[in-house]
Amino acid sequence: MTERNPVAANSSSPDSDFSNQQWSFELSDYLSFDDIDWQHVDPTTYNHSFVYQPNDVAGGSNNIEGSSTSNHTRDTNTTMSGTALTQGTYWKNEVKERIAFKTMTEIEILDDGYRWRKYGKKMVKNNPNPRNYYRCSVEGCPVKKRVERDNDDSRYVITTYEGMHTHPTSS
DNA sequence: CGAATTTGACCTGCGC
DNA sequence: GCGCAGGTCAAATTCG
Repeated sequence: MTERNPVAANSSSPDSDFSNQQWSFELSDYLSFDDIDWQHVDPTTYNHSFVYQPNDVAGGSNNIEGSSTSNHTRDTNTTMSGTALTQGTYWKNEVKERIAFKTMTEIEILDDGYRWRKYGKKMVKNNPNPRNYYRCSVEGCPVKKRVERDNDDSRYVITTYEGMHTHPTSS
């Protein structure tokens, strides 16, 4: 018998609390960073360039565009190369970070220093390309990664990080 | 042999 | 209430 009981639908695992969140992110909301060098990017050093609050968006027009457009000017003067990225913070019951960006690359498996384990693949209706779901191989790390190709530009890869690593790079 | 990947099925949430 | 879409899990398979 498996440890997990399918009958425990009402009990569910504590992870369900996190799945309670819902995002209205659209491809248009994603920022395009085709200049980012993933080999130099560290997810743990992301700057707060962009904060996304669904509650605020539902209240009126989304001011994301205004914020993102203004911050679109990357600081090449930064100490680190390509460290200024987008960060989305969502708090409903708990605080959770979500980062999404578009990268122009032919490969979807970008080496960011962490080890990812693919746990699912899904074909989204909006995209002719499948969406891959990755999870940090390190136990205790709630970080999840979603990789899909842009439906508008198949040459672009949209990567969405969810959560923050509670451990240093495995590399 | 062990770890990672693959694919299909199942479950949940939302919209109509 | 039903259907659709998205997300996750689990068993089997493959690769190192």
